Amino acid sequence: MRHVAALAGVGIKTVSRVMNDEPGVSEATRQRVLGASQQLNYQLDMAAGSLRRAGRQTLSIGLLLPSVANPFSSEIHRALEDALAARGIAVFAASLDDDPEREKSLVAAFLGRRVDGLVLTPIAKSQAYVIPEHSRDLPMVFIDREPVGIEADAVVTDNAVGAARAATHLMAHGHTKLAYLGDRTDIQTARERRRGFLEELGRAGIPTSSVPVREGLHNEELARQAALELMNAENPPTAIFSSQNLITFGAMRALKELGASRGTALVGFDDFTLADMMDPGITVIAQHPDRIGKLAAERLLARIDGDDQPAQTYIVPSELIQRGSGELPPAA
Amino acid sequence: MRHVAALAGVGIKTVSRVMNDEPGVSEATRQRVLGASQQLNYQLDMAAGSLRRAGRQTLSIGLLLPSVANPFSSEIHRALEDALAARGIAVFAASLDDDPEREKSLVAAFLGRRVDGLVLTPIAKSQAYVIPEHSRDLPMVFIDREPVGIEADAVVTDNAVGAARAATHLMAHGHTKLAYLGDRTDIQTARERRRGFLEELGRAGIPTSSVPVREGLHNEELARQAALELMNAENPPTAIFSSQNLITFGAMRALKELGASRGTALVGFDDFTLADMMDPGITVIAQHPDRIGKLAAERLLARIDGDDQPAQTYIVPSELIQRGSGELPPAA
DNA sequence: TTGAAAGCGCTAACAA
DNA sequence: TTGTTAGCGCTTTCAA
Repeated sequence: MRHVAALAGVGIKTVSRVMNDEPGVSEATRQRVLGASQQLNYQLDMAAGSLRRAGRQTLSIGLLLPSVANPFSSEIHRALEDALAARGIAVFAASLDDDPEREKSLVAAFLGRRVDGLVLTPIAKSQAYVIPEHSRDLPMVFIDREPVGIEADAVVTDNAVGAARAATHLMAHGHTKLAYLGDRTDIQTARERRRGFLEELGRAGIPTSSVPVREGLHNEELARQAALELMNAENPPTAIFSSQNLITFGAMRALKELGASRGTALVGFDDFTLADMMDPGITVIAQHPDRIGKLAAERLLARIDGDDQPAQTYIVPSELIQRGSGELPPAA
Repeated sequence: MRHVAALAGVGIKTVSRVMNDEPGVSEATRQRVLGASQQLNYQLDMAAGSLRRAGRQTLSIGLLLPSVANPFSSEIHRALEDALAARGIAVFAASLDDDPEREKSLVAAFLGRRVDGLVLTPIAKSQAYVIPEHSRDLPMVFIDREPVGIEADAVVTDNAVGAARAATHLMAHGHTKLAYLGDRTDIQTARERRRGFLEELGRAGIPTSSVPVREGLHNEELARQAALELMNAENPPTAIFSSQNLITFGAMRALKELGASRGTALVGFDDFTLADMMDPGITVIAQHPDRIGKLAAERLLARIDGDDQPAQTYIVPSELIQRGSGELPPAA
């Protein structure tokens, strides 16, 4: 900036004014400064600026996802980016891999970079460790899961309601022997989906204890095996509800191997690419990652702008998409 | 930092030493400083530090992708992140949406944040606009496509070779009537794939002019329609090569609608989830986004560390994965 | 309309 | 082993 000022023959503050589009600079001076800055290929240093600037904003935020490569996460990421780009806010993204330690160290890394806000998927048992920052007014929005040990905004899918919708749907198609395939029970969303599913069956008069529940299915292969065992047992279910994509994939594989794809109903939680191209098409409870991302961005911006209403959890409704697999009747 | 120093009863530089794990501090002092910093919940301000520090590194880089939500892109992103995390480097990610203006403004946004390097998928016709930064030694690695108008490192798939492999494979299965479905021709990779495919057919004695080539298929629906027209024409092809995922999906749909999924061979460029679950499984030329990301990170780190060998293009080989659709014989 | 001086939080250089 | 001073690139404040 000194160089530009020297070249343009003005004071450093005038360059600052021009670069920041502040008023009070004559057009002639402005042009001279602009010319000099182009000639020197000069660009404002945002970090140096925010050091002194009132409010001290860096126009960057931190985003913590299970994995940036996870389709659900990356759609949230994209929607967030779009909503924040309008304000010139850049996004640091990082992957957690279900590692609570990583959650903490990544938060620390972002704090060290003085992000204006944080959007995070909580993994650790408690998020109490960020209370100091939160009290210091660092805007923070949790996504996908509600935080534990801290009162902060969260944007989540209606997990229990969506799972209940799956139960209702399957029962409406005549099923009374349903099974549940779920993820690790230390994951909040997994617990919610199980609860919603089983409670709905209970309300309809199906004794919950009679429902096969297989959990801890953290990958496709585990899910496939669980589904195979389920179907090979005596009195197998006529309908399966799988609580997330990898589990749905595992169940699909198992049914295909058994030649039971058209004989056993299947509803999966979370939508996926090509679900309609399967045979039969896979009925799902679709989440809306785009809406989650957009809403999270809106809440974050509101907080950044000083909104100080009490923390709140925002629920994004899921949606049943019928594609065939969930409408199969019980085998004769 | 002043506050911590005051609370610990030491000089500010001593706090700096402790926070940066510099030697020359007695254990007792260290503990006192650590205690004070914890009590005040103090965290180093990286930006302020790099302002003064020799080398001026911010430990952050900028990543420009077609879209963070694109599976191919997001796998590259993930691999990059993993490779850079070891050095404590955070990643700014942003989506381009095929918009050349956005490419330029995002690069500017990252430069303003003084990133230590840039990894970018070139969209604009020329990347000459970054020559000033590149000459100033800003590390830069292009991915997926080679840049135009600037000599810089690039990491790309062997597009032409992979496409040729698809041609060879289909011909080995008896096909002589092949068709090409491709993306917009202003995309370098699309041109390369077409070239590789057609040249290989030519080498095998199939007159290139006789090969139906449909291009500009920028989404699934366009691809579907093109495939339908192709198959409904007189003397339809017995094998189709589709140059990217959305086009493959469109072709799959068209064949399914026509009941021709098992009657027409199909090879797609780029792998995708559930390809093996289709009926038949979809044979693909798989790219390796994880390797591209890892290699790009390695090159970037090398440049950051001062490597000044001439710019080079690194090629990550693709791989044919047979799943059924590409091994179908020509219909009788 | 313009610019000089102070200072943001930190580290380099040097001194004690 | 510790602290002091200057200054990184910028914005704020205030004066001209």
